[in-house]
Amino acid sequence: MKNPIEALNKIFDSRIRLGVMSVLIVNEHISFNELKQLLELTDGNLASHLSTLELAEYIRVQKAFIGKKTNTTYSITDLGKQAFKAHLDALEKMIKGL
Amino acid sequence: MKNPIEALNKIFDSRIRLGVMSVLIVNEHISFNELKQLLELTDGNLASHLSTLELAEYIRVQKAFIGKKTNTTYSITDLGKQAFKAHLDALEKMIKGL
DNA sequence: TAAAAGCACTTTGTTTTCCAAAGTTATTCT
DNA sequence: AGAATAACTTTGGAAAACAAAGTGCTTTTA
Repeated sequence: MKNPIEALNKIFDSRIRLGVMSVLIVNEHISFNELKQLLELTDGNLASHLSTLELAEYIRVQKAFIGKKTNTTYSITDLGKQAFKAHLDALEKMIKGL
Repeated sequence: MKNPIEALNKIFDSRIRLGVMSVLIVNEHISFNELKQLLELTDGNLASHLSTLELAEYIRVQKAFIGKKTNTTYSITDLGKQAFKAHLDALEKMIKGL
């Protein structure tokens, strides 16, 4: 038997980062505030998890202007999609026993 | 939309505890050493995760004797099975977007 | 127009979690 | 008797999570 947990992605150990990714798989774009309200997080906490995902290049930030007001949205990258899928595959394999 | 992460079980945030549970879903009994080798963990690390699972009553310990030598095995409880399934359901719902 | 509020952060500091290494007790192998 | 193995517990340090407060900019409200 092979170690079943080594294929899991450490970045997705966190429920919050997992939540962000699954929101972004379904929604092309989402704003900081929407995420914050949806996941019921404080600003700092969300921001730090987002920056972890950004650093891994799993998500991307868009800073657009609506008039003069900035509107920040996040979206998933191809790498992010790939990594997330791989993680889910690994999870499934682990659960099904190999 | 509802917060997708609140239904996730915090105990299963840990890859190691997740791994233990998925091993125990498939195998009726498993020994400390088998788990240690399979998951490639140090004694202390494994023991502490096991005690977290035991405290939650998700797993049970059996201390049997083979001759005079103790043989410790772990197995999943009904509560553990239930909690694990609920967690997997919550995961699936989250990923599929509600 | 001055004050209050919202957005998207960053900084600070505390608490929690994780984990390796060493120590422990009991048994078994050499 | 001495070394090794099993199954832990204890210790201590590093990393992660988190809340709260602070920041700079903009917009809304009084």
